[in-house]
Amino acid sequence: MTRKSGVASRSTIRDVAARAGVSASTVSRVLGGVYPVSAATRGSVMRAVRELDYVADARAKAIAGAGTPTLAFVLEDITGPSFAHMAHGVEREATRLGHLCLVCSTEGDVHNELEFVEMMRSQRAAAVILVGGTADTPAYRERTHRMADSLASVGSRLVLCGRPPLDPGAPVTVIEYDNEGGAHTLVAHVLAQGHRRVLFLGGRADHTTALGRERGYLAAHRARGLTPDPSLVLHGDFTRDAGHRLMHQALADGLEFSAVVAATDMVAAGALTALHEAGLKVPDDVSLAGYDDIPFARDLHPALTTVHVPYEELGRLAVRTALEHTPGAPDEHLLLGTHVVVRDSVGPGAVTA
Amino acid sequence: MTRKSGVASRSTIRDVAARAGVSASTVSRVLGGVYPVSAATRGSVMRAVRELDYVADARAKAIAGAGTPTLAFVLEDITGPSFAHMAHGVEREATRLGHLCLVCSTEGDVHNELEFVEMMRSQRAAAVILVGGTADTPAYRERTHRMADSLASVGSRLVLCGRPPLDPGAPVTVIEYDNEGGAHTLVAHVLAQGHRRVLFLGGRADHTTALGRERGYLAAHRARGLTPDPSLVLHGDFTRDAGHRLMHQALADGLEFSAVVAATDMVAAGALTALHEAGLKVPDDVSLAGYDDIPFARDLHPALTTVHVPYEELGRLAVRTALEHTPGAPDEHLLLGTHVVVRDSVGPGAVTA
DNA sequence: TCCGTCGTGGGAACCGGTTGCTACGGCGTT
DNA sequence: AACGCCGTAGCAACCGGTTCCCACGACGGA
Repeated sequence: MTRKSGVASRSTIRDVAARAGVSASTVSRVLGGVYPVSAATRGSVMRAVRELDYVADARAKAIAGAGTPTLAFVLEDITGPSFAHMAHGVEREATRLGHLCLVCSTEGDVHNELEFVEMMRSQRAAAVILVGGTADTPAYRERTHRMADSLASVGSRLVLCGRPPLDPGAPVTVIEYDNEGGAHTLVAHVLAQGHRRVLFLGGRADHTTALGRERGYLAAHRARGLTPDPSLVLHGDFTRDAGHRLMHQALADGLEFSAVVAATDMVAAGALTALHEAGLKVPDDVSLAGYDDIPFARDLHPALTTVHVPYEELGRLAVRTALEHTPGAPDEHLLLGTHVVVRDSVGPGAVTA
Repeated sequence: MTRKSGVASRSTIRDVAARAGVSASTVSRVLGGVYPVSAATRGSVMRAVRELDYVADARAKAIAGAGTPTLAFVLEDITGPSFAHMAHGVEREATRLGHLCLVCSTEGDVHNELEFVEMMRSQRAAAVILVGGTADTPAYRERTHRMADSLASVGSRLVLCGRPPLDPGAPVTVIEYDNEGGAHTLVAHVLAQGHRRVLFLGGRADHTTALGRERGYLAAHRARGLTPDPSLVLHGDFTRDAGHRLMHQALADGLEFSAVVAATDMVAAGALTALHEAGLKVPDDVSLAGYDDIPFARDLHPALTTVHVPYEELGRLAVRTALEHTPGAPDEHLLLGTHVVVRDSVGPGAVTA
């Protein structure tokens, strides 16, 4: 079996041209495909290409106007199952549409985010997709508006995906999913089972995703004429460890409740084992619900009642919408629905509370 | 609050130069940072840069020799928890080392893989990391060897991560983790509990990761002087659905066994619910173990005994090793160890079988 | 006072492609 | 037989940067 020489030659289009005995433009045209070239010429060019194992430098093509467009995806941590599903949707749709896909995880650091976005601006990425909730402060809006503007100024487009929208006027595409509505429906379901003291295991207190779900929790109570005990909402973050720790603490503190709604399936998972460790049965002793419907939810024991979020679709939609956007057209703002998936982890609660 | 004009201007270095009243080379030098430039000149250039909101085109820089290097990460599906952790490690280390990180999921299609690698070659990616087991056929070796050569010819480097190594001579960096050893230790642990008929819920029959674990399963038996019943190894794939379906089927078929070892925690999760659905208690009626130690493993009930694989470290190591490789230096081949994590899902089995 | 040197900035070539415009040769018409 | 057209290939400009090499002015030392 013969191989090409192992030399890192990095041959250029002119090398190919020389070898084929034609000019560089001809090689470019043969490779480009559309321009009329005689069969003989095409043949010798293709042979030279093969012999040299030549590929055109994509950066050079890009700068000259041809070249593969790119799109960037920025999230806090790709390790979370819901983020991973969004990432998958983004990546699939991007390659379907012939785009390359750059990724960056910020670890929640604003500085990283800024830096990466600037880099994407210099890469002339077709779109930059920012994913996941965050604190919705004036500083956030100001900073993000500025990012949107500066991306727009190089022909790129900012997409906010499950992240707080900006003031109107910012050149931005927003794709959200209904945190409040989903949580409302879910908690209504729990309340309908007769539970009256339901613990809410939330995310960080200022995180919009967590906050939306918390609002739904509150709204569901009010809709039933109930006023929830403020001491029943606990804040942490979105990991299973936080869920475990919070649940453990709540139990140790002697908090009274007959059901717990977690801001996330991950949190619910941690909470569930804390419950088990305390010798409590779910749903007999206490009911439990999550949010996200990650694949694992149905393998918890009992299978977790949760609300389904179409994460992969969200990712697909984000890239499609962004890429279809024509400059000057109105800014899109989509809101995707969710639905609750009833499984086995919430049971009836004593209506007398 | 005033904003820059919304016009997509895409200003060039010459625009900046004109505005600052200097030449393009000077702009390049002040932005470059090292070349001596007078404070006054630097000032006016910086002001022009700010006013125009200029960023140098990264592609142009790249072609001129400066520019941010890039590295690519190719996997089958980023949705799997272990892959996601590797991706995280890769991404972290890449950005730590100042590299951009491109991602592509192949959906298991060889054609996608080939196409993407060719694209990375044209991008002049510093390294291309191929992740995850696959069928180790002559075609695979031939094809992958060719990829390695053609990447090397443009100064890039192929990394095989948890993927079968090639014949010596291929310019490739290999990072593996010990599937056989981990499975051996795990199964030995199960056998030591007295189990004699242990079901192996494997991945695809030709998949190297699955195969390695299966070999460990076999070896552990032989090391104890046992010859496992071939009908006890079942093949599927690495999803929780496969685990669920296989387990369900095994039960329906009346297969006899007192323990099951799954090729993956995901598979174990599916198997666990199938066991529960059949009214079987784990570990009282049947023991269960997994592989990978994904975060969720400890939230299954009972908490899953499994083998820990340092996925994130694997990813980090892949990029570090690849990037440190100097052309001509010998090819690296690393093998990472694993260790079993004993939790609650395997209990004693009747020694009389 | 004159000269050498250092500090700065500009011109132009180059990185590796694409593409508009032009030139050339062969063919079919009239 | 002459004219013109069409198909094909090359030249050169351009994309947006970087950097080598050189020139110019000011300053200090002899």
